[in-house]
Amino acid sequence: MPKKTFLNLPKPKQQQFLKVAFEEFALHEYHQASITRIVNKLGIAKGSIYQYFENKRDVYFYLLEVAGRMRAKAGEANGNQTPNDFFQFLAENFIKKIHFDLEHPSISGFLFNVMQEKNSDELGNIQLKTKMQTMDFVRQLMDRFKSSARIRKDVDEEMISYYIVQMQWGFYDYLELKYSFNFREKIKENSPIFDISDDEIEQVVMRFIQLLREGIKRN
Amino acid sequence: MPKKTFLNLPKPKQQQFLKVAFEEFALHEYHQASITRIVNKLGIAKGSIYQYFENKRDVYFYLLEVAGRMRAKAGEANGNQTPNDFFQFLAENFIKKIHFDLEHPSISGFLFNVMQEKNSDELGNIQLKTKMQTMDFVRQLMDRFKSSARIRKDVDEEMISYYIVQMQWGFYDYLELKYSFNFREKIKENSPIFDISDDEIEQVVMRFIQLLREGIKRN
Amino acid sequence: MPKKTFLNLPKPKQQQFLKVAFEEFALHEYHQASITRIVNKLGIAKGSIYQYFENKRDVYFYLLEVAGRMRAKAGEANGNQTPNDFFQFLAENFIKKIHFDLEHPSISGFLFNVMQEKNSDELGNIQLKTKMQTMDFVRQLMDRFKSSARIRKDVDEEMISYYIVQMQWGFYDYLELKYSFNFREKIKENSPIFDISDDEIEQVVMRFIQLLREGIKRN
Amino acid sequence: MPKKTFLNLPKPKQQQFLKVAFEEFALHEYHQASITRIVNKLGIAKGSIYQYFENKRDVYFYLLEVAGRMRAKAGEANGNQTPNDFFQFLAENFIKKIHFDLEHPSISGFLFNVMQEKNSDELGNIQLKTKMQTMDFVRQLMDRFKSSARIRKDVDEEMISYYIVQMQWGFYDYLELKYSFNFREKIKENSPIFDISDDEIEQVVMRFIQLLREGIKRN
DNA sequence: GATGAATGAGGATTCATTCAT
DNA sequence: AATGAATGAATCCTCATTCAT
Repeated sequence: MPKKTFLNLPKPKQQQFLKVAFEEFALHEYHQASITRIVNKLGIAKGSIYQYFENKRDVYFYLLEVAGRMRAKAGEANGNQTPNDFFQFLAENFIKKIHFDLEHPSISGFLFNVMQEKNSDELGNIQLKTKMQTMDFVRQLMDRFKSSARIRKDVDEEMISYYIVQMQWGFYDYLELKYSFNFREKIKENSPIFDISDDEIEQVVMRFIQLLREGIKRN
Repeated sequence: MPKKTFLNLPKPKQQQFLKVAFEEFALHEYHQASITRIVNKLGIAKGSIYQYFENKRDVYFYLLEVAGRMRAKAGEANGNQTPNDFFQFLAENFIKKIHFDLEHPSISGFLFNVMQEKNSDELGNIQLKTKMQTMDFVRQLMDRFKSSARIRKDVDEEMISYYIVQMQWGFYDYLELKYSFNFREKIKENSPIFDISDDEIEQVVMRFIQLLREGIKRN
Repeated sequence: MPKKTFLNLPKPKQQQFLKVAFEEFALHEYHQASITRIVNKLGIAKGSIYQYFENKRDVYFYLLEVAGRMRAKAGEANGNQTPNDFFQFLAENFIKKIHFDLEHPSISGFLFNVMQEKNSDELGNIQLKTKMQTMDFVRQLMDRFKSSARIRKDVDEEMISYYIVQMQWGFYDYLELKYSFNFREKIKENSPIFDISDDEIEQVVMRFIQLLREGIKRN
Repeated sequence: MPKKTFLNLPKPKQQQFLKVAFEEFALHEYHQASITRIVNKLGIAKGSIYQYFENKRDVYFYLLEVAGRMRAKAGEANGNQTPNDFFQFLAENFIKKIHFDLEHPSISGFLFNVMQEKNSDELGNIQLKTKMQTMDFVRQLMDRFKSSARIRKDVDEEMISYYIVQMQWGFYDYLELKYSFNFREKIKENSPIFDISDDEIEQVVMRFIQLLREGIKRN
């Protein structure tokens, strides 16, 4: 909920603001992120940011809204034919989001940070709230594929959707660990987050989805 | 690596210190946690804490060491008969840890925070280190049960152990969500984390382990 | 190297800042000098000083630059005719500097302290650097008067210039001792350093220069 | 003025105390010197030092008394024949002191620091007091050589004795500058202060004495 | 609408000294 | 006589926010 002043700004200025703010909040968690640094990078006056937003918290939530919307949209666009298998759909949706992340590292990094934010008096349990949004999306998906989804019914939907979301966010952690790189460093250096081929990404995703689908037991 | 001064303290004083420090670091991530607050809660002089420890960082790493050791030990004690099934073992180990977490919410909360700490100059990649320790534990477990574990071989051990660890830590999120309570509030109020029966916990864990084992697809 | 913020300040405010800061650093050596005390005397907020300067060190070096420039300039202005004798010139330059010191006791006191600052990681060997600057000035002077200076050649220039500088700074000690007053007290009370007439000062200086020139032996 | 407790200590313990304390105050000026560090190096309890001395200041003044006495004594011992020329005597006395300094770098370093101590509420103008003691010694010397000293009478004794003392203390500064070494570093490394031959020292001293005697003008 | 100087509570850390044992 | 834990005032520095221009 930015103030009118922000929305009246010429679009390029708004864009520039978002770019810099995303970067700052991708590089640092909420409390460590610095309004001063944002303002300096933008080359605007300290006071200006308080003409645009109520306070730091306000900026943060606005970023969250924008980022969430963008990433969700990126997952949607499904070309012509929609896969008619739930897991297939999930995989594709996931891969699309990963490509979005590659193209928008600081937005993705910001969201990653949100998912690690401790709940506090200032932000509330923002992490859980955000997770629940994604879970809603998953649940709608399960609904959409209904019977064809072939998802076990002996475990409740809530747990399953949570399980899927949790797996997805863990994915980046896993990559950091497996390919020994540092997410935030990459953003700082402005270098591509992964130097992993599309193929490899797809493979890793497919294996993750398989774990999700079939579990870790041997058949 | 506390100083001698701390170790010479009467045990109850040490305990009291740990209690308060764990609480602070459970409620706030490293940078937000306040030495001043700890000292005030303890009713000791600001200088005293620096007689016990080198600095904030030193306190943090000591807490990590203590907490890690305690939680690991809690998972060990296995009564008379050890289950001879990997998943059975995992479930029991997990339930034991959950009980530990219930009894020591602030220790558990602290460890949870460690798992979310960003890589920084001051702490290093402590999150990764800690996660890898837990993964190692899981891997040793898989080794121990060898063939009997019946774990798929088409996905590498690293991914599987990561998957298990990631899912286990997510479990608390899920509980918060399912039983609508706020972890952090509970720590503050020093009230028991769940009013969930042991039975119910066991049921949830078993379902969760099933997901892990068999995946989410219907058979 | 103050920040823009400081340079944008109205001149009187800048002057007031310099006055108070010089006083503090004249009364106390670097480590003992207190930013808090400066800020309190100025009646400004603690944070303000950090809007003006990077840190304590930054303040210190700025003061050094300003003080050095002012005192050097004070020694320059040479009326109409330049004396064509080296020692005459030295005497006049010295007297001018003494008058400057009388008029700016805290600036002079600050410089005096700089000349006593120990080599440290924080400041580097600032004492040596500053002394060498003054020695350079003396050396240029000797050059300028070349043969007419009639300075012994059996002792190297470096030693001679060092000797002059060392003796000049000792001069104040001597005055304190001879006229039994306390430099530091004077700065605190902001009262004129000496109640010595211009004539008397000139006499003492001339005797001093004679010692420098002819040594202490009887002819 | 140490307490009886200190004087009752076995001599070796007293010696050890002096050694460590001199080192600390040679390496750091009064305020920067740390009682804690002394106590740690000695391996005694924090409280003990306060059984021996009133406070830090008390330690400092005791060190000053001891060091002053030792160095003065070192300058005295004059072998069989006393030179009958004032300047000759001065030179020899000075050289003896320098040798003392070489053998007792931390005592000498401590005294050097005293001579740079700003006067403060805590210590008073200790620098000046100490200088005055040495001046007294010089004055007695001038008396002793009376007419044979051949010292100019048109400049008062006070200035002359001050001048001599000031020159002597400046000597170390000069060496530091000329031979580019760092006094305090040498003490820390426990390596010899100079790697300058006795001959070279004597030469430099003689040149300094000549400047003192004959001034810097060419004849 | 923009500016940017001013604010002040808060942070971690240091250290001479005290005092009960 | 020795101990060493406890003290607390003091240090520099940070940063979101305010407000007069």
